[in-house]
Amino acid sequence: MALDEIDKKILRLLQENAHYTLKDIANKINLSLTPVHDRVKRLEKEGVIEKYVSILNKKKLGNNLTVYCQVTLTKQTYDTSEGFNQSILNMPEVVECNYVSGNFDYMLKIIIPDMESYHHFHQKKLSVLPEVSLINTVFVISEVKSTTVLPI
Amino acid sequence: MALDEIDKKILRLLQENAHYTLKDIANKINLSLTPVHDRVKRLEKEGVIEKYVSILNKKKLGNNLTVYCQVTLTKQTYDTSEGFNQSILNMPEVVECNYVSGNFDYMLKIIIPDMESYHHFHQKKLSVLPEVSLINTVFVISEVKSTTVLPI
DNA sequence: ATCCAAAAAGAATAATTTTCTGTAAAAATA
DNA sequence: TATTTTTACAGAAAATTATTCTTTTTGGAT
Repeated sequence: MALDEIDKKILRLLQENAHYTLKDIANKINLSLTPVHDRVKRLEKEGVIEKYVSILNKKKLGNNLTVYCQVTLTKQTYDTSEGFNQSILNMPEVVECNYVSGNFDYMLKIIIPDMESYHHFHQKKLSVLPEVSLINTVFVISEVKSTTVLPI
Repeated sequence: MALDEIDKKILRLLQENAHYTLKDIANKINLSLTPVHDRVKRLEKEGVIEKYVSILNKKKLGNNLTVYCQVTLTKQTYDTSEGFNQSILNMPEVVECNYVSGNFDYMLKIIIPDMESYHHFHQKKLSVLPEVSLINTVFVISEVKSTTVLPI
C-alpha cells in the first residue's frame, strides 16, 4: 500500500503516457523488466492505477463549447440529491459533477458542440429535472490548463 | 479528417480503455487487424487521439480534497492574464484552469491532500500572485461524476 | 464490363508482455 | 550468531501483440 520512490517514478511516467512500454520505463528508471512489470501489476491490483484511457481532442470531435453549471436543488434532502445524481450519470455531455459547499449545491462541467446544443441541454435536459431549482451558467472563454496528471 | 462510424466505434472503445488490443477492437467491431491498426494510427496522426494516459486514484495518492477557486484578477489586460496563466501552468495541484465569463475571471480546479495544504496553497501560492485580486473558494463535498470520456 | 483506388484480409516479422527460474540482499526467527 | 523466510531484482523462454508486407475484395467512375 505504501508507495516508495520507484513506484512514484513509475506512476509519474504512466500518468504522462500510458503507452510507455515496460522496457521504456525500465530504461528510464534503471531497472530490469521484472520489477517494473511486478510493480505495475501491483499498482493496478491495489487500485492506485484505476484505468488506462485515451484522451481525445474535444474540438476535432466538434465539441467547441465548455461551460460550468452551478445548480441549486429544490430541496437539500438525500432523495432529491440521489435522483439528481442518477440523472446526471446518464448525461454524456456532463463530464464532471460535484456536490459542493456555498451558494449553490452542484458544480457541473459540460462539454458540448455549440451554444445551440447548450441551449437545448439547458432547457430540455437539465432545467426539466424535478430536483433542479436554479441554474447559473459560467461560460469558458479560453482553456488555460486541463490535465489528468495528479501531483505525486 | 471526417470520422465515419467505424472510426467512432474505435474511439468509443479507446476512450473507455486504452489497453484494448487491436485484436480486442477488431473482434468488437468485426474487422481484421489491418484496418483497425491503420485507422488508429490515422486518428493518432490527425490528433483526434491526443494521448494515452493512466488515471490514478486521487485518494490512494493522499489527495483527499478537491476545490474550485473562482479567481478575479486585478486588471483584465492581456499581460495580466498571461502572467497569471504562466504561474498556473507551473502549479501541479491546479488540474484545470479556464478563463470564464461572469462575476469572476478564472475557474480553477485544485486537487490537494487536505485543508491544511489548501490553506498553504491559497495563502502562499495563489493569493500572492501579483495578478490576483480576489479568490472565492468552493469546496467539493462529494464527487458524483468525473470522466475523460467525451460524447461521440 | 473494365479499370482504378480505397479498404480490408492474411501472413510473416518484430516488439512487447508474461511467465518461469534463479540469485542476492534484507528481514524475521530460532 | 546461525538459519530460515521473505522480498526485490535479473535473465531467459514462452506467449501475446503490434507492425509491416503482400494479396484480395469492394465500390465507384468510366
